[in-house]
Amino acid sequence: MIKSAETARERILTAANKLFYAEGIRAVSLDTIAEKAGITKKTVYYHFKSKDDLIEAYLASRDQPNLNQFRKWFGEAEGELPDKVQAIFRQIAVSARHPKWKGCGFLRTAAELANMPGHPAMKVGAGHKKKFEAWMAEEFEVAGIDCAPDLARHIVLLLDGAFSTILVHRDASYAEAAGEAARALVSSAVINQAA
Amino acid sequence: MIKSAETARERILTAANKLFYAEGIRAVSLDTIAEKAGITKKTVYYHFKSKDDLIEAYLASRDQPNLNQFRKWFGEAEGELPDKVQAIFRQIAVSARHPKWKGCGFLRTAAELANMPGHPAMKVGAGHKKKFEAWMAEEFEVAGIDCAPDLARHIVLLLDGAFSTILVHRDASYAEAAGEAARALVSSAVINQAA
DNA sequence: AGAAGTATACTCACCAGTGAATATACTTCA
DNA sequence: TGAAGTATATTCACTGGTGAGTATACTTCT
Repeated sequence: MIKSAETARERILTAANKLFYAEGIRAVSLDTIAEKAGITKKTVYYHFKSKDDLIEAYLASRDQPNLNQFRKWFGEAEGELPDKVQAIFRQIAVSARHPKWKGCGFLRTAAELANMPGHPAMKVGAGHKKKFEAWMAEEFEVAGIDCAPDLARHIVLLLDGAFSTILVHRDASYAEAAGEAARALVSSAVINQAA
Repeated sequence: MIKSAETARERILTAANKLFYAEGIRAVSLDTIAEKAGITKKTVYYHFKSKDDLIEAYLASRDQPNLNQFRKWFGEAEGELPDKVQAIFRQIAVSARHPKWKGCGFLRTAAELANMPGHPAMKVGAGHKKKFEAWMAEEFEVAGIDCAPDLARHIVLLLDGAFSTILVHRDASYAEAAGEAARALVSSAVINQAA
């Protein structure tokens, strides 16, 4: 029956999500994932062609949820455009203070797979980041800001910088610093627009 | 004899540098490193307590050379303070266009070891990044800029953001975008200082 | 001789992936 | 309708290979 098949596949994906994110791609074996999912490794191979295939599926499963999270933080924030952008960074700081936080799964996977630039998971990761950047650019465009794509890229750089530095220092306040910088850049763009 | 001991140790470290950077920490075995260094694995274990110990030594060996590289780029750049900061990002863009470029070794190692926050290599990596930040802050301080530490942190965020996004997209132009943002932040700080 | 350094040859655990068999449910046709 | 056949989903047990780390012995230099 289709229902139960999807349940098994989802259990694998859920286990992969937790383990890959918590421990890293290469640190986690399919045996471990299978065990956590409560099934046999062969079943993993029934649903996924290979470990690489599962890695790709893991990232793909995070694409929309992550983007929606950012959209929500941005959309629900009070204030003007700079405040709304800053809010994203503030929320990241909050998340990063949770003990289970281990950075951005996309970035960490990219770091681990840096020696395999053509890896399908890398494409998913790059696509995810591009979507975020495009969304930011669109928000800036709608707000009537000049050079919206440039500003969006600057925000992306601060965002990924925040993910990276927080991980290195285990200090979530870097997200707040990034939020200040982002706010300054957006504010300055808003002023230019008015001129 | 000390001389030959250091020679063997250095050969190990050289091999570890190349392989860890090119392939990643967990993707490279000590067998591979020993082979590349032209010695046996046992000799590796004579000079290094464990793989973790070698990972730490690998990062430690990159600390000063990397910092010196940044100092050189900054020091030799023409122009005012914003130009000098921007020059660092321009040079990173140049480096990142080389096919062997695989991001920042410190950041990638931190990503791989995210599940081991107390790992000695993580401390070395965090220390390295702190040194960069402190150096930047000092340069800003000397230039008489207000809130020099804050600005330095913003530059660090853009720098590590550049490393990360270039790696994800395989597009060195992100470094140039980061350089523009950095320039804008420094310029704006210089103006405030004048006021 | 003896200490430092290196090599041979090994252990034990784990890992990605597979072969063969089985259970379950859906389809087809007499 | 119900038996036979087929696709889906799953398990157990395994393989070839590699991983970190080690016991022991040989070499070389002082």
